Amino acid sequence: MAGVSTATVSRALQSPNIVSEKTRNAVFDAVAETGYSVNTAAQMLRRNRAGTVLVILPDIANPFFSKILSGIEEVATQANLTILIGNTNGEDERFANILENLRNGRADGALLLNGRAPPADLVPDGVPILSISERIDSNTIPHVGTDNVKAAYDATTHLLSMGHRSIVHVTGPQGNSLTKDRCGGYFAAMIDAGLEDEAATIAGGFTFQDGKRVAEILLAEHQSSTAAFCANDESAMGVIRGLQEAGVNVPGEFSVMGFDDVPFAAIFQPELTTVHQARNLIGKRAMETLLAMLENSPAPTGPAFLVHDIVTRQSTAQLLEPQLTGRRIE
Amino acid sequence: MAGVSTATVSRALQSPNIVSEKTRNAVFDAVAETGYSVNTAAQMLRRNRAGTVLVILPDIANPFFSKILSGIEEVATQANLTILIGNTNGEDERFANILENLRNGRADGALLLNGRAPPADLVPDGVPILSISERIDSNTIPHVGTDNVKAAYDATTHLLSMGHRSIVHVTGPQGNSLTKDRCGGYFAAMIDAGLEDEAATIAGGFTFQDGKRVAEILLAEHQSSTAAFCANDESAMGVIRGLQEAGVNVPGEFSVMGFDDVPFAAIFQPELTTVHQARNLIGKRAMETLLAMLENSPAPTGPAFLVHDIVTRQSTAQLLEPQLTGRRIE
DNA sequence: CTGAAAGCGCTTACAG
DNA sequence: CTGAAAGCGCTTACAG
Repeated sequence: MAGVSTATVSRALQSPNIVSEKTRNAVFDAVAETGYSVNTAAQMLRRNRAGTVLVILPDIANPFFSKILSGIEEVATQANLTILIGNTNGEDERFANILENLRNGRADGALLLNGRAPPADLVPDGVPILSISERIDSNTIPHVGTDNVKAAYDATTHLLSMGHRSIVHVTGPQGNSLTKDRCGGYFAAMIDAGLEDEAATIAGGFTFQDGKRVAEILLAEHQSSTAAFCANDESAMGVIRGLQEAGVNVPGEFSVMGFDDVPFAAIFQPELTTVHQARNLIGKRAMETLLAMLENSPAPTGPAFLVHDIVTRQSTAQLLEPQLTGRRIE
Repeated sequence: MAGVSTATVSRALQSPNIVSEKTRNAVFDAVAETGYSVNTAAQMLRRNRAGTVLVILPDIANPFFSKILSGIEEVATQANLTILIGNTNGEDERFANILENLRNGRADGALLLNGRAPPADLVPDGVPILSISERIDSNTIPHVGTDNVKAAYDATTHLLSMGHRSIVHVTGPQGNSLTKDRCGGYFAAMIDAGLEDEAATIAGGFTFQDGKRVAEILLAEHQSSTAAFCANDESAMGVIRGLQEAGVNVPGEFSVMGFDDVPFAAIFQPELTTVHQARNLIGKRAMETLLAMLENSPAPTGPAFLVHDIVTRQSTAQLLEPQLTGRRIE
């Protein structure tokens, strides 16, 4: 030791400015020499704070989440908070087990990316939680994400502006709030354009295979349509591939739009026209919001929506003649 | 309380079989009723164990790592261990800050996916660490991953078996152990085939853009070559796209192989022939090994290599005539 | 099989 | 500005 009490060491380390300069230096020197590091467990116990936030997601390996995660991580690191990952794998039991970390004090708050409301009794009073990306149908949990209704409205409007009228919406999986919101935005745009009679959906999903399956339905049952707006990029790519395999030229004969703007959307051929979600920013904003909640700032009311963009690439084209005729756009 | 001491509650919860059945039930009932949960901080402090492993990676958002991460997570969850993520972003300072978690007791051991040796003084004695995927040049740190030398040898041999002789190797980024190993395997295969004079490399990288850049070099300086083996899938896709844009048919006129087998390799056109790495398994095996080390089992000696496979898809074809003529394989 | 007691390493009113 | 002391909530020899 450096000739002072443990109390003073603690003070020198936690609030350097309340001890004398001499003491401070002595302590810092001793720390440097011994390689001392505060014991986090004791600190947590004493402070009744873990300095950790729980991030709950359905699938870590899904790049969509990991990009958001990296935004979360950036802000957390700056705030000197640690991140605890919980992978639910879509299972309620694992979800419940993960939430246990809130009760046992391993985490001070949680960020929910899995779109499910946590059973109320598993979240201790006063522990802040926040949903990200996928809304939770509950007006008590703050939310950060894209305005999916508006983004889907904008995407549909984009196809409309290219002259398409018979636009099919390929939905996401059932029961997902993203599916609902994007579907709602699509219908709103069609109705506003006076095209409610043309509006049609095909039940899809979020995978490439879902898209390929949908392509067959599109070919069999929607011969008069000239464009599809898909609930995400992967399914859009599946639709395009399925169409191509059946000899349909995209966008020459049929336009397809996705949603998300995953990195691969720009590499796929044709490069995918899609809705860009600022995933890194969503993560950052969410973490900043949770940080504020942890510091007892008033909880934000209503969802915080981040800006989205329509990214026009090659999979959509102007509709020149009434049906099945488009031309590649540059 | 349920009429017993805290000592007995602790015993009932931690080692149910050393207390009487009556006591055990009373405790469990009380726990269920009150929603009691042990305080992790106190437990950590008392046991001198965090029940957490630190996972250090250069970029969480990279799907390559997140797949390994999900394997790690599976095993950790089963073992009732928690995962703490550290994102180095390739910065030594962040790396050092993250390693602090080993000294302050927040984590009991670490899994290194970032390919850098930790400064020795930052890893307390007796704390187990393990490198994954990217070897660390040090014989003191156990390793789990793919045998990159052998896998590259096999990949090159695969092209050789298709009749190619003038095969170029597109390397990964400089200074990376994966780059070295894959390059070494390539040369070994060329030498074993008596083709050391044909062996040639182009300095590449791990991104799509790197691949596109390499395609130009390939066209300008390697006109007699008929195939390329790239250090990873992304760069292989970049090479293919660059070649296609210059009017070269892949695999009709030129074959390209990648490495990794990322999900997109099967969606890209042409579907990519590549080396499959069992990333989930690598994560699982690594976590299992660390688990054993944490339980004081003897540390494994030498690297543990997992099986890889050559996945033949559409980007490679049999070489029929000496040069620039291939035929698509089915 | 169970309880009383000590102690893990911090932080923070409380004095001075 | 600093020290002595209490206490955060557990676990585990030690008795019995």
